Amino acid sequence: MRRGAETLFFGSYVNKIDAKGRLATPALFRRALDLERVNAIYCIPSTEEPCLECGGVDYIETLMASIAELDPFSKERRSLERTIAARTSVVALDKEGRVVLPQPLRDHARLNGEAMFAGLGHSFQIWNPVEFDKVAEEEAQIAGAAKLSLRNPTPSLLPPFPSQGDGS
Amino acid sequence: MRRGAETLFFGSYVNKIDAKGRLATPALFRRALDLERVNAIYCIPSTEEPCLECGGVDYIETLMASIAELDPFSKERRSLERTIAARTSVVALDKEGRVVLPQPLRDHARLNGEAMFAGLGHSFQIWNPVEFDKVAEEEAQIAGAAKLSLRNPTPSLLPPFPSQGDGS
DNA sequence: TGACCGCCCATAAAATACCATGCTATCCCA
DNA sequence: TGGGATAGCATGGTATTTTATGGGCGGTCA
Repeated sequence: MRRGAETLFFGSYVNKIDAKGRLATPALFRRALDLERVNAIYCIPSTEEPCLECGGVDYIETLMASIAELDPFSKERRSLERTIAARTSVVALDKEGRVVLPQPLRDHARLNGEAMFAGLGHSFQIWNPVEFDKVAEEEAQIAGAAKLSLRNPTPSLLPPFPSQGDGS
Repeated sequence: MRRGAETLFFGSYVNKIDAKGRLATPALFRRALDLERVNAIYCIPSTEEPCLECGGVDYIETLMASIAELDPFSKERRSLERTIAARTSVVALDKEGRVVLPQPLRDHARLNGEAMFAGLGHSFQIWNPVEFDKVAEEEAQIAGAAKLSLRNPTPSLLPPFPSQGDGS
């Protein structure tokens, strides 16, 4: 099963969007994706920020699984299913590893000439580099403070990764 | 599991950066890294100092795991993920154990002709030797005071400490 | 018909694998 | 104990592969 840090998204990369709207996904991200299983990335427009929340099959499966933990007919579950499942785009990669983002997604992230991939571990985001810089500073402040409150991880959960606990 | 002192980073070493930007990682550090699993080191530009925080897979996994203990959608967690995961570079080693640091990292640590590896136990740092000397003195003072607050480790968490047959 | 999509191929630059050299410390055996 | 063989390491150069990016062409669908 794919679980170690070698399957995580790290680093950030800025790539160009060509005249046909194509955008190369960084090579390291492609390796982290399970493209054998599904040759696509899953993109969800962020509700808080002008960016896209993205990941591979694992990512969307984990997300849907955590929603499925809620009571079947609860209001929360229904809204989550609608806002997430309905707004998610499945974007296929071509042979060179490029994606063509649908227009609504490009609009949401305010993309024009180029796009930035920002690794978040189990997922990644796509930003307009300019917009990203705007939030980066404030971001660093919050992180700087939060860092001080980090604790050592629960030993029994280490390694591999704690978050996804399926296995069935 | 890899947990003993033979997997820790000790000592400091100064190596040259050649014309192609290649930099040999000290042989002792290479042994401490789990290169079988991932043939790379993970480098994060320090937020406080002109140096790079580095380690192997274990290091980054532990770091990500402690972030994952925070509430999934808290501002703190999101900020940490972005400032850490997105700023982390995965730097592969060549067959001779050398790395090529990406330009942004070299800029951050103000590296030019040579680089210094400083062991920190479970991780290590990369410095411009000149910059390191600047902070070394001040550092020694803080450490002197901090030493007084050290306690004995919890016995159950104590790694098996093999006597390093360093007899010479 | 015209925008769009999936597919193919081309290319320059950058990243990486491969091979070579001198130096040093270590080992081994006389 | 000494000295030659040896192995490991930092370092240097060259060849090969990836990768990002560009464009062409036929089919499809409104």
